[in-house]
Amino acid sequence: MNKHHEYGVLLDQLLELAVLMEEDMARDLGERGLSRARVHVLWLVHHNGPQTQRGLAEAIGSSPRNVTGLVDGLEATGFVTRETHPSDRRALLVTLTTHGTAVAEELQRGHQTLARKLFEGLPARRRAELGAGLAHVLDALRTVPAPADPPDQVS
Amino acid sequence: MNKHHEYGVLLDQLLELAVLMEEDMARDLGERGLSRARVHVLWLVHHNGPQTQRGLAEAIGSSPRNVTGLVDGLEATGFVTRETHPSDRRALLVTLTTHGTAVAEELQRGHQTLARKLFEGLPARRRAELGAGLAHVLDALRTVPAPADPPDQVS
DNA sequence: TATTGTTATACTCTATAACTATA
DNA sequence: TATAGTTATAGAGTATAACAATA
Repeated sequence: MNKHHEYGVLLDQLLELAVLMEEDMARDLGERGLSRARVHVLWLVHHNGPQTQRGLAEAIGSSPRNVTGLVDGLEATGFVTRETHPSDRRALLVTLTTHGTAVAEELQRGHQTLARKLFEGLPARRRAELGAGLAHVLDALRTVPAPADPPDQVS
Repeated sequence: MNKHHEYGVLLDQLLELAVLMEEDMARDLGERGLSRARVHVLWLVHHNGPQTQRGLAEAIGSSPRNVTGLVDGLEATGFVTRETHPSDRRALLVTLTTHGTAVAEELQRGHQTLARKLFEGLPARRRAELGAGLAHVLDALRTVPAPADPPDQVS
């Protein structure tokens, strides 16, 4: 049982965690008629207020065309509306409907419920240790990127 | 600073971790002409040997139609071939090419490299604590599922 | 009759390029 | 001329249904 073996076990735990969390989220979202991509937009508008599609495209690291499609879907299903921009007649402000706001808040509550479920059985000291370990791994992971083609390392 | 706040910080760490690992993998795979879905098939065949598309569909929790598409792509890009089944003339055995095997092994080595990068700076005791914390969270996460519409709880 | 994999069809997400209306 | 958002087009992933060949 050498170090590399131990490392492998830890990495497998992280991978399984990522997969399970992904599945949990997708299930939760699917029940509300949302996808991962659409909820990303919903989340941004909920947290930062009405925004142009341009701004959303930059925030999610995607193209304006893609945002058009996502907002089309969110609009058709009643989560957002496109409002006129007060000073720029080219732009549109993506704005949450009452329903969109309600669902965003529900998702936030679900987030808290999940957090409680995952950590409440863990003693405070164990939680602190876990947090420290995760912080280390996150630091290492943030320095891994930028392999060959750094697209935009701005901001 | 109550418990719920602490929980939230931990969950945010886990979410960021999942996102970063996802991005890291996607980047790595993209450089080799593979996608997440295709590498799943590659991985299954590499680990379990030649398999029918039926078997692959069940293993990835998808439809036979979807596997047809994924194998089409992997075949067109030289990772796998479709071989005749020795005893069932309806079935095909998805089999790795030399190139497919080589790439699968490279991915496995990259996996180990990533594990080393993430954990080597962590003292043994910290690694143990992290592993214990992750085990707890994984246990909790595995019992969260099955909310309303359990598709197939077999095996 | 049941099973393996296909074609047919459709929807979501993503990407690039060309275009319109406005700045 | 540059910017905001669209249409046009394309490809990957996923899903259901109908169908062929074989069991």
